[in-house]
Amino acid sequence: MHAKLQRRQTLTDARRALVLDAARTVFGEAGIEGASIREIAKKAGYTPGAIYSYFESKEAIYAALLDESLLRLQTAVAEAKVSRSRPDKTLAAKAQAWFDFYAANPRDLDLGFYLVHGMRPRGLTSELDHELNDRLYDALRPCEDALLAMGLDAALALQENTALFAHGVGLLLMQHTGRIRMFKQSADALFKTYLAQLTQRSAAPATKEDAGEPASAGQPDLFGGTVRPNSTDT
Amino acid sequence: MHAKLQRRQTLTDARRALVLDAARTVFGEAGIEGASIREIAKKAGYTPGAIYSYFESKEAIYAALLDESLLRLQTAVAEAKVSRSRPDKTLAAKAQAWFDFYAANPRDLDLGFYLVHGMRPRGLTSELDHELNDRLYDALRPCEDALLAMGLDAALALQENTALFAHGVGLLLMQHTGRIRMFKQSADALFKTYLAQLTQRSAAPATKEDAGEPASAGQPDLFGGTVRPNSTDT
Amino acid sequence: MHAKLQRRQTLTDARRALVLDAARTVFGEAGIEGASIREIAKKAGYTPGAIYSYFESKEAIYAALLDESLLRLQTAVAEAKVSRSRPDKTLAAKAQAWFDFYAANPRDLDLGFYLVHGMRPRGLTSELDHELNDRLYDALRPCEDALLAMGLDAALALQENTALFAHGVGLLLMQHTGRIRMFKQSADALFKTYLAQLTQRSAAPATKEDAGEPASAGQPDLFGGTVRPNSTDT
Amino acid sequence: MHAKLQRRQTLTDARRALVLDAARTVFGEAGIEGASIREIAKKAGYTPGAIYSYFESKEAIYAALLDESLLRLQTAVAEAKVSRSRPDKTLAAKAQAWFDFYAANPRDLDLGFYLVHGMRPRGLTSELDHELNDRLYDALRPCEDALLAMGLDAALALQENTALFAHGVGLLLMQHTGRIRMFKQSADALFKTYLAQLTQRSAAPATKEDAGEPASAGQPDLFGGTVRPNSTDT
DNA sequence: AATGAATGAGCCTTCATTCAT
DNA sequence: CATGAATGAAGGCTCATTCAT
Repeated sequence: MHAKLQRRQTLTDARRALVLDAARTVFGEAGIEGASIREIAKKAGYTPGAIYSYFESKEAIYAALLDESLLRLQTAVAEAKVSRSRPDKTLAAKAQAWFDFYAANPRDLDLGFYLVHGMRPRGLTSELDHELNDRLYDALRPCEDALLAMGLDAALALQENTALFAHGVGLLLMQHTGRIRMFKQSADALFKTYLAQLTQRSAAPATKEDAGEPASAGQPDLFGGTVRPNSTDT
Repeated sequence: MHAKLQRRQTLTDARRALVLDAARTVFGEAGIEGASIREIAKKAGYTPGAIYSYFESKEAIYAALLDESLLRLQTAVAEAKVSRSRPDKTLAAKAQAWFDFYAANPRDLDLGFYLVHGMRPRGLTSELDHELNDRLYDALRPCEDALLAMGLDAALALQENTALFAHGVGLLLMQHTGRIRMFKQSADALFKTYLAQLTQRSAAPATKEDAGEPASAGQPDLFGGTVRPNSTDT
Repeated sequence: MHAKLQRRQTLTDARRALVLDAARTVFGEAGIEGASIREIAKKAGYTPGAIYSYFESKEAIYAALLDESLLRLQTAVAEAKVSRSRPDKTLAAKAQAWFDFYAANPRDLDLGFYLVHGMRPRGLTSELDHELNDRLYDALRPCEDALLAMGLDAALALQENTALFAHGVGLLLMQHTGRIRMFKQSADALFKTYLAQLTQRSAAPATKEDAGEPASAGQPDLFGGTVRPNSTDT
Repeated sequence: MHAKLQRRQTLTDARRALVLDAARTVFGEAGIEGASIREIAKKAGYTPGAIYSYFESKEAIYAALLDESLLRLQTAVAEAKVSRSRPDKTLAAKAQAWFDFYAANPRDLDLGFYLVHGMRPRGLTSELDHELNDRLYDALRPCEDALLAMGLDAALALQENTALFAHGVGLLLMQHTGRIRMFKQSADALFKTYLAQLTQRSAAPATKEDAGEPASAGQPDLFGGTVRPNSTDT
């Protein structure tokens, strides 16, 4: 009796996954607003009504999709190669991991920033939203850990991680919407540049002793000058 | 005779503006996909059909909205204070101008990045899209000019401007969608930090002779704790 | 299991037929352009959306209507009595069959000649049009066969069949639009006259040997006054 | 004062004609159901409202269009060459005139058979319809006169004229709707054949004395046999 | 005579969702 | 579980016509 229930559950889960796969496909083809339950059902080999056996509503599908998306993101970042001796390399690898993930799966980025906009979530906003934020935070934590390992204090690591994520997201958004062609730039190249600056900047304190050292001053970096710790002017 | 025509034109323009206002409102409330001609008409005190006296289609409304949005953006940037002697201050002022504009008017940002998603403009996609990019580029040009004035070569100025815009957009997106609260950061503070880094980095070559200057050397860098623009947390 | 499916299919077919009936009625009352999905749905006891469970589009309804119309036409012609020994009588019976069909069902004639005007079938114009022509051709083939049996060669049989159909259609059109009352004639009588002429004309070669036969020679021809089928004025 | 009024009337008529021209064009391009007041107005250089200065309603425009169409038809037939000595040639010329007119102007045929169908004439049906029939009758009268001149009695002339018109209309309808391609025939050729038969048939009584004459018997006509007066079989 | 804004009714179609089976 | 018919609301848009100016 118990085994039976379990088997049933497994089956249900499998079918649910099937619907989710279909949803991902449709959503990838038609966009987040263009996707319809009908289409998802058809792609999944079901009739519309059947979908409601697995999901309460259309929004629930998206929530599940996002959930799973964040899981994949987390995995991608987690699997990125760690360099024990060089935390800056670790950072680069981890950051590039999430950047590549979203570059390859634009719809997942849409998903992540979606629920807020067009949907009228049915009572699940708040909890869901917090949960989502937590999941995203978790996924990106390896980057923060790397920053800590590089010597930044907690507050600064948080700050840099946030800025890094924002930077990448901004670049991806511009790329996906075609707004970056305006400047004829490559999102990926710009991201790598930002990363390079960040690691260099963050590495600086560790090499404080060689401040003003010619090797650093004389070597024109990407920007035509040494990347230097900044001073405030606000 | 002439005056009559003019008065009529004025009236027409006013009514068109009225529709546009209604559209902006509805769009602000319901999102870009949720906004409907019916709702816009109601808000404007019209029947749906009347809208078509002023706009050819729903997309035309958005196009007009975006057009006007970019105009306001351009104006905002153009009006930002210029410092003749300090191009870095000019850059900061100009960049902050567009950032503040989009921070204060989140829907305008949505608008700018919209066409990609749901809109199926009637045959004018390509031209429109190019025009949009040009308009945006024009609006941001003062930043690029400032970068040039700071001594960057053309390619670098373009690159930095792109990166700067992407950074700001990323921060704003996270803020608007609530994804930034996750890190308990302020988008504005982070933007200011990025700006400060940028101006310093870019200013470096020009002030090479004063490298090692106490103001710079003695001052603990961003990661040392002195720079804390993000303490301005809103 | 099987029976259940079958019953369901039967039900579906019945409902589809119901919609088609409603469509036929509405279309009969409002004309082909005046008929609306709303009206059809109302007449069928449905909401507009429900119609789309049975038909893909408005045009699909018309296509189905026409399909079925041609089927009925074909049946009507096929069922007309054949005279083994007298192909001319067969021709008369077959031709009268389609004429009567369209005389009794004016809207079916409209239907058959419709697609040209208002319809913008969804990409299937060409195929559909060819198919329609084929169906019509099939329905009328018994007439052509009779003409062949009467001794006409293939080309001539085709020609006469075309002319015959055109004649009848012209008469029916005038009758349906009230344009024939102008001449105070009966479409049916005129059709019978044409048929009589055709059979006689075509029979002539075959009966050449009995030329001058009293039945033929002594009888005053159509223009002499004997033939007065049009006195049957309706 | 009088001259002034007259001039004004002339102007009005001219402008009315202008609208009518536009209507004809639009209607020719978009078909009878696809034509809109808006489009007509635009083509005429007016705004929609202005149209109502010249015509009470959309239907009134069509009525005027048809009116004028019948006038042109009448002219076309009237101008066809008359053969004093050969009424059969006159008939052929006159009949070919209206056939050619409608072959060249398919929309005029639509017009003639339209009002009955889709429009809900506003109170003008009956009178208008009668008037239309009268106008059409008048236009075709030359054919009937020719038939009379050929020796047919009044009733027969009427009958033959009706049948002739129906035949031509049927052929044209099939041609316009593409239904004739099915038989790969030319409407014009078939019409000429019908005409030839008609003139020969009708000429027969006059040449009764030469019945069975070799010239006639030996000459295989279009149908592979002598065209002969028909006998009844109804 | 002409404008052109506005109406109101209508068009076809799509959709998320429900529910009897 | 799954079906698929059905709903009800909404979507963008078109049109003949009216009317103040």
